[in-house]
Amino acid sequence: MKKDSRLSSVLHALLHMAEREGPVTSEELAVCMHTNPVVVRRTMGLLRDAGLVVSARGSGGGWQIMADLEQVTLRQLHETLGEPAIFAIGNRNETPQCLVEQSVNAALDDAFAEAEALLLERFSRITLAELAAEFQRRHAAYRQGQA
Amino acid sequence: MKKDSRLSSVLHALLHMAEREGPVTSEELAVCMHTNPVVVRRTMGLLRDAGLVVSARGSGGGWQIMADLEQVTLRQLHETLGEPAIFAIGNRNETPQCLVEQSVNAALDDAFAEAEALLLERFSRITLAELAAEFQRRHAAYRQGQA
DNA sequence: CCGAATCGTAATAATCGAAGTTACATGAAA
DNA sequence: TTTCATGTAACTTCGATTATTACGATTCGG
Repeated sequence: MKKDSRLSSVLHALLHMAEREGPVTSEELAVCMHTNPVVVRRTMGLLRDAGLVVSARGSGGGWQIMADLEQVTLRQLHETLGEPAIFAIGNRNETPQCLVEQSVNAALDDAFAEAEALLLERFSRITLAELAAEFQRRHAAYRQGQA
Repeated sequence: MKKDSRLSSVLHALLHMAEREGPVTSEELAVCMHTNPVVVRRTMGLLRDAGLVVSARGSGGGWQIMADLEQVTLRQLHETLGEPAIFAIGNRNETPQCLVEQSVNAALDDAFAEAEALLLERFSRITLAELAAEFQRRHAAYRQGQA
């Protein structure tokens, strides 16, 4: 199964946008993410529908963050992307007649539900502002190393 | 991403085998799992290589459990299947030059690592014997409901 | 020994969702 | 009105699991 990397993508894009004044075009974001402007629009469009960013057409247009970086969490972004499946492992049949399979499903579902709850809890505690701050630390450390 | 359901499958198969005396053929397992005998052989072959089951060819042949149900954990089975990827969500690029992307990856990797650790910990605490017991409870409750 | 039963395995196709691409319409600004 | 940029539909490509076909290798029974 090919992994869904949209969460990673939008975080990358949002942080770049946060580092810049004024709108950033899909083309610019696409270059920095090594992808295609249409893919950027498709994914960013979901964030726009959720009010997290705005887009402007025409010359001088592009994407800008509307939300407060302190308020936007990874969990919120995950939800905005439509809550894609988190796990690449699952039950063979979600509604089996077989009692054996029902027992197996119940045990696996429990374990996965717990892991998912932990992950979403962590996601809800990480904000864009924190990621931006982490980037600033790395950036400072990098310049230190360069000097 | 299509989910890997082999863990679910082998659990289902192993519990059916545990309920029976003597070998069970790939054909029988395939029927009960709504799949193909070749798929059964392919997956069970991994368990055989790990010594958890044995296979016998020819008339009267089939699959039999060799391991102690009390000792075999879900984690062990997951490992036997080659430790397939647990998550359907991942980083766009695992080794980015971009410091922004590195920061994003670090945060996501941390969260996923923690969730994975929890899941594997739970897997290591669930044995085949416990699943078999859970099935017996469901079976008894079902017969109760029928009577 | 022969033949049916059964596993072993390679090769190939079907499937499913994310990602990439092409094409063109829409709207804003110079 | 030309240019820039998004909006979006349609289609292709890609990656991974699962399904299917085909055939070879063993084992048991008569």
